[in-house]
Amino acid sequence: MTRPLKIVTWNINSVRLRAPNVADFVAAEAPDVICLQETKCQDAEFPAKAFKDMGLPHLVIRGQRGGHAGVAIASRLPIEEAEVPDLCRENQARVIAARLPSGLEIHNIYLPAGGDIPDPVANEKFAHKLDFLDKLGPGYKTLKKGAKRILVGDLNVAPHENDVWSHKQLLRIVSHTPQETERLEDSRKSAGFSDVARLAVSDEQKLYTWWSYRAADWAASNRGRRLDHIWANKAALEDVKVDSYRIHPGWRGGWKPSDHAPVSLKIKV
DNA sequence: ATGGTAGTTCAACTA
Repeated sequence: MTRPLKIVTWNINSVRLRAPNVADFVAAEAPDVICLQETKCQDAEFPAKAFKDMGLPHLVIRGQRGGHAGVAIASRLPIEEAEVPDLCRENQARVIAARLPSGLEIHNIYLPAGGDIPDPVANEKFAHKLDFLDKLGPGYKTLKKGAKRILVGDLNVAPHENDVWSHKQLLRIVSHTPQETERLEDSRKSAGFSDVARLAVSDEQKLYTWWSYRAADWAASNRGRRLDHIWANKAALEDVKVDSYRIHPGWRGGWKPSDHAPVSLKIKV
């Protein structure tokens, strides 16, 4: 009986600036695979040596010019890049996937934030977000059936009432509008994924993975949202240790923190 | 109703 694989998703908001935060987290939590979003780093500038020194030398990365977006997967075990559906009409660096030696696929997504105005006519970024959400379910339905598949990332949508600090006050705020939450849940279900957080934790319990930088005291005000997700398809779910699901809010604090906390899950391999 | 912070790249954009 080998020990289960520990998988992490974390919007790191610049991997070059926060490589030390990642190294501290890896030393404390010993993940086997870490999926990062908002690396804000072109591939040639990715701090590969820092990840090698952390014991996560195997990389699948996709960055872009301009200091925005970017996704990366770093692994203790060898990984190969896996096929992903075409979800981003702007062709930004938002989707990447890796296949582990066991055949388990890990898909890592940074979904567009969508700007401030929740109107696809007035706000092109919101239109792009809705288009991405519409493509998500059909895209994953086209991938090869039978593979064990985990999908993680910053999906920039808080789907449940208790995924935000105030359902009522956030209904017209981008990330919690019905336009987004209905699309996210429709896409998730149609592609056969389960939302592992809500298998692990009752719907009645508040769950947050992100707290704004703009609060005077993020922990005291605790106006969070659950934007970061771990999904498992039916084939993978039998290997998922649901009770191992954790949000690590301590990493929202400390030295130059990301505005997102890391989220982890153990999976038998 | 507004403005509050952070990162990248270098005045403005994204979040």
